[in-house]
Amino acid sequence: MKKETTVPTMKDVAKEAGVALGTVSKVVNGLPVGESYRLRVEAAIEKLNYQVNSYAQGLKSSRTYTAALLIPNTKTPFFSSLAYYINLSLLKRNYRMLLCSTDFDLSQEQEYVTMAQQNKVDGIIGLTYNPNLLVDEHIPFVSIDRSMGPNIPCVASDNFAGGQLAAEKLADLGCKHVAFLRIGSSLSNEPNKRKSGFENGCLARGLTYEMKILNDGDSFEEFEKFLKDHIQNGKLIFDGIFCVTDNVAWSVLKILDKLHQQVPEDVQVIGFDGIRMFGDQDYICSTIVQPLPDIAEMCVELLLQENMMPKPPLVCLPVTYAWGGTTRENFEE
Amino acid sequence: MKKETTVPTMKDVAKEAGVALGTVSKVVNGLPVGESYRLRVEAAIEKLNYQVNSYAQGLKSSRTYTAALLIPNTKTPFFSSLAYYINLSLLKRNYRMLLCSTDFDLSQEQEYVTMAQQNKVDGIIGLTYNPNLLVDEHIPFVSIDRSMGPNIPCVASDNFAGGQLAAEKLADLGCKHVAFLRIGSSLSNEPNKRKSGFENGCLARGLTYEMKILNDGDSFEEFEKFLKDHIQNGKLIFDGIFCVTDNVAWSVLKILDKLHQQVPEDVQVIGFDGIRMFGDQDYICSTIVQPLPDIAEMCVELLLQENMMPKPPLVCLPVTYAWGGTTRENFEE
DNA sequence: AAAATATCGCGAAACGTTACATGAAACTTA
DNA sequence: TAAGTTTCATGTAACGTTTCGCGATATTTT
Repeated sequence: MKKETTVPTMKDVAKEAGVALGTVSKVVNGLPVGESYRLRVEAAIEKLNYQVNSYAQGLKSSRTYTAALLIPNTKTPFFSSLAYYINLSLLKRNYRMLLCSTDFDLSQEQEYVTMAQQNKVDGIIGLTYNPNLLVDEHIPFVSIDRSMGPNIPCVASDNFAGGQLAAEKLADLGCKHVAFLRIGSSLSNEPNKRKSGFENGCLARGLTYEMKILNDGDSFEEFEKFLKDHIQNGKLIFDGIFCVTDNVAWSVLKILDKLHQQVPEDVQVIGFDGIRMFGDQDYICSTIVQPLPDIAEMCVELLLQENMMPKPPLVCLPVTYAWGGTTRENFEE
Repeated sequence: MKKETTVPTMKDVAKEAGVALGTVSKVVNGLPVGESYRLRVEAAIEKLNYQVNSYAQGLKSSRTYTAALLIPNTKTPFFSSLAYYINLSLLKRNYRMLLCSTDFDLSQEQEYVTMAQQNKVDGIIGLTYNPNLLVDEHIPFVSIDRSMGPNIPCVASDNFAGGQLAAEKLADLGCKHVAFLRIGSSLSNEPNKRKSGFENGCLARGLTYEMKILNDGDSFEEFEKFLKDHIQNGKLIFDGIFCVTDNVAWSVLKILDKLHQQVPEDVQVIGFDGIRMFGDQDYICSTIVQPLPDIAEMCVELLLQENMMPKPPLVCLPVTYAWGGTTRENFEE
């Protein structure tokens, strides 16, 4: 009746089955073992309700089958969907996910990296903002949306193409003079390329445009001022607006409503990200959709690839346009 | 120049500092050590850039400072916010979070529990649907929204009070005949109490009501049929609708729009959960708000409490009403 | 100043695995 | 049938910590 409350170990199983420790290990790991031995061990495992101790395995083999995901939070739709798909991709490879919410706090990002290293994760996927994040050489790291250094691959949407696509769509839908609303970022990250893509697209299609950038600390009210300043005779001078994110687009839609501008009749709005209501229902606006499942899969793929093939410094994945009610469905003159 | 690429261990630090292994351990864990020793060890740690190996610690001490969170997914606003706050509460206590997305799959829930047990997590918080989930006696478990057994505490919003509050609000806002739209659940979980709370509230305030329950497999179109069937002379016979979740409310709002019913002028709508746009902006509808931060804190509190105080079988936390544009702001006759 | 006591670093054992060398049995070969 | 070969379970040594009894100093007591 002693050690009744103890969790059974391989040793217990070995004793129960009357075999050596190593034999149990082999059975557990599916290595070749004599039929009779295997049956006895399996019976003992069943009887004692034995479960391997991943911590002992991890210590011995220094393979933990765990990856850490660093994102600002899980509340915001974009990040939470990303987390969802990355978890899915990890799970497919039998990996567990340690979730690290950094809340956009640069020092917390660093703390989490340190924690992850101590926790001997097999790799880290990070959507981070700390430009001089210290990551151990020995631990694989894949970055999302930000190039971090020569040996760290970066996965992102094709933001340039996305910006271009937005411009083309607006042109296709009959726009002539459009606005680009974005949030300032000191960081040189991939999403910044939406700007040049959009400019490029406008140029190619003969669209004229104006741009409003929010500075650090500015609230969305700056957008309201900007738009108000561009109303003549009760009518907005823009017939199209490209917003750098769906989040911005959402605010802009509310502002346009306040300013009595009809969407999409008076002005058409395109966002970026592909946020859906409740994560999987209707798009909240017409938008350039980021391929989150592909981004997730690519991150995990790059993180865990066994062969020592050189990892590409940047992978851009194709975006698509989705109608979400804030643009015309088709253009008719 | 040998073992250049190896991660330094305590042994290396001990050698570097010229002290014993145990001394390094004490320094690392903040246990009392002679000043001169401590300085030497700290210098060595700094020099070698040493970091503890949590897996070795976990194996030795069988304390991993890790908790698993089982939720259906992180895409849906309610779950992703929950994950966010639970992560916050865990972090406060220096715990890491293993995220387990079950996708409403009962067998996957079980697999994750097994995985968590093998991973020697210190506890599991679960919002699960498997009625006979097998959880090891030795591992603390806290359930959200579902009572799972005598020794497993359940944390939930005060769903009964929430239903009641919804009825009272509708009454306060001038409603006379209302509808309650819900999704069927074979499970006897806490959210089911929204029904009895609502009925109770209607009774107390003299509201008459009709109820529509979606069966398994039914789509939201059933709600559309139901509402269409209750239109007389182009006018819905309900002046208020209580939806069992904000998700249902959102669908209903779209249906009402299609049926040319004005919200909140013709009919007022109240949802349940407190979902906000982009996780922290405007409520998507008038709603009964679940206190997610408190629920998270309570779960973690119960999970990690050291003293062997008996854990309460059920903790219900107070809900609040929030205006979200789908009810009148005030009632004026 | 010698004995008794307190202080605190030392070294070994243990946590639950995996991997590898060992050797005993079962085969093949001539 | 004896020698050579293969097969495969065994036992032991790690992995990097923590813990704990031991004993060497340093401190107090008479």
